Amino acid sequence: MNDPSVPISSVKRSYEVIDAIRDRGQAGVTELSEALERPKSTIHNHLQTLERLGYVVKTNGKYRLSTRYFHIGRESRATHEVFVHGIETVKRLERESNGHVQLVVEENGMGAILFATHWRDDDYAPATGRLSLSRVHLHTNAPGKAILAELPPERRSSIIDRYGLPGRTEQTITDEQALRAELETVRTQGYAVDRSEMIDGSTGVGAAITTDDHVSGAIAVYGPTAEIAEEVESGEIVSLVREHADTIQTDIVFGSSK
Amino acid sequence: MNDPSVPISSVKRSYEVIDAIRDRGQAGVTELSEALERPKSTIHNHLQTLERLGYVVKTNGKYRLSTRYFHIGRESRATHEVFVHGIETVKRLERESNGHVQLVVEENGMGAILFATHWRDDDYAPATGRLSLSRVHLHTNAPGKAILAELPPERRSSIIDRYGLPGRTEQTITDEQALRAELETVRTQGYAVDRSEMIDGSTGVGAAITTDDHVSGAIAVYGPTAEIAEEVESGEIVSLVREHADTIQTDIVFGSSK
DNA sequence: AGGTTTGTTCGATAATGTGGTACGAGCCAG
DNA sequence: CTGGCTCGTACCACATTATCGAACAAACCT
Repeated sequence: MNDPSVPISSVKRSYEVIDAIRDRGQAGVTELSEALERPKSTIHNHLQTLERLGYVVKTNGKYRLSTRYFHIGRESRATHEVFVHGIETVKRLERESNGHVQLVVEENGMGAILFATHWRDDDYAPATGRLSLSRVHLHTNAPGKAILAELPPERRSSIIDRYGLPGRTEQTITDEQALRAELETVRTQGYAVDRSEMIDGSTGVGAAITTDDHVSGAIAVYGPTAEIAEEVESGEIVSLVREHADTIQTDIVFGSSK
Repeated sequence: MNDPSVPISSVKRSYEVIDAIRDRGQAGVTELSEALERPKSTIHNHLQTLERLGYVVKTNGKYRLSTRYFHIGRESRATHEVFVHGIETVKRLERESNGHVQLVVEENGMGAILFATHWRDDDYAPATGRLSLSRVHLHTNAPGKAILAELPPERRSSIIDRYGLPGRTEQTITDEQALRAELETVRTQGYAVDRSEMIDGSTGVGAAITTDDHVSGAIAVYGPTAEIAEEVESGEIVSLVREHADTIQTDIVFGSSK
């Protein structure tokens, strides 16, 4: 009944409630109580707390998440220098490459997408697996490998130890030796290529953005293999991505483009 | 030391930590400990909990909010039918009106902005006052008044009782009788006008979006008074706003435009 | 290297979150 | 309109658990 994985269990409880609401879009006390296997009174306590704090809203009997998460998220995204200084360059890269461009940072050993040109304002990841596509394993995709290659060796190892190398497609690199070799290549050539390792039929090129000897993130261009494979192998997209990564790097250091 | 305003105080504590980090962008244990006037060990407990849960990230000694808030926020925003069915119409309205367009919902008696065309991806509300411009009093602006006018009388009264009628500019309606008269006008004519009531020099027109006898939100067009006052008084913008609100209404009911 | 500041660990106490039960309001069907 | 049901909410005793102080360790800057 006690969970030593987290110091303050009631906070964990609270986020479990948040997650359960998230899964359903909106939900009632009894529904959540059954889903989380806790007494109604406990759930009610949490809901009331979250409501008073303004993180949950009750609309005609059902509870739903308030817009506060969105506003906090918008704010906190802007604390990433790579986002603030890179967003315009990323949008430019989309226009010049005709691919899907994304801006990624490393977070607790996983890749977190800060911005993606393929995002629609009204799309909604239908809650299949809590972390769906917002957090991805670094070794499974181009920007992730680019980041991994630039990380200090001990961090790289600890990440591999922590998460292992789960596969996503047949092409995903799941062997540690193979990955280390690949990362060495990535590091020397300054970019990473993903050939259906993340998603079947999707090819992408990623490049890390490093400042002061520390990785602030990575950008990538993805597209259907059939459409962009040639441009990738010819080096056309590679140099485009690398150039834009360099632009962001200097914009961070010298503080321009803002 | 005990705070009866919220059932579960440790959850409140936790969000205080979140808020404090938010204020600073990133912060250390000691810094937060002093700001919140709690022992370092307590803060550390909370930070560790939040980190394990993935809501906070430690980067070179400093803690910052993770991207999870952003991803949760993006998801939860899409649970609002008025957002999903209205976003395209809102963007169209911007192009047709050349003003700043916003999409607002009511949340706990306050107005919460779901989308605004004047938002930049890289802007960052510099944390002046926790709720800065993401949550506004309904009586101080056009979309707010439009919502207030359509709310059931008892809800309207309870909101006024709860928050009062604080002024923002010289023009803000702070007298309850005056407000009730104004809202009656708004309700009958189907739109609300804000003449420097929210921001000096800014004029705006708002219209509520109602479905099934319940207000799902409101849209508004704002602009510098000098530029758009004429179009507002001539009714040009008014009908534009009202028409687009109607479009969203029918799109919600019949499920199109998605 | 010394001193200062920081992040982290540990343990006892008292506060507090938990969950059973009970109340009341809302809903649907008859 | 009334019965029966389900849902949301309030209460309270107990035991869990968050808190806090102090002491440790690690990093930083003279």
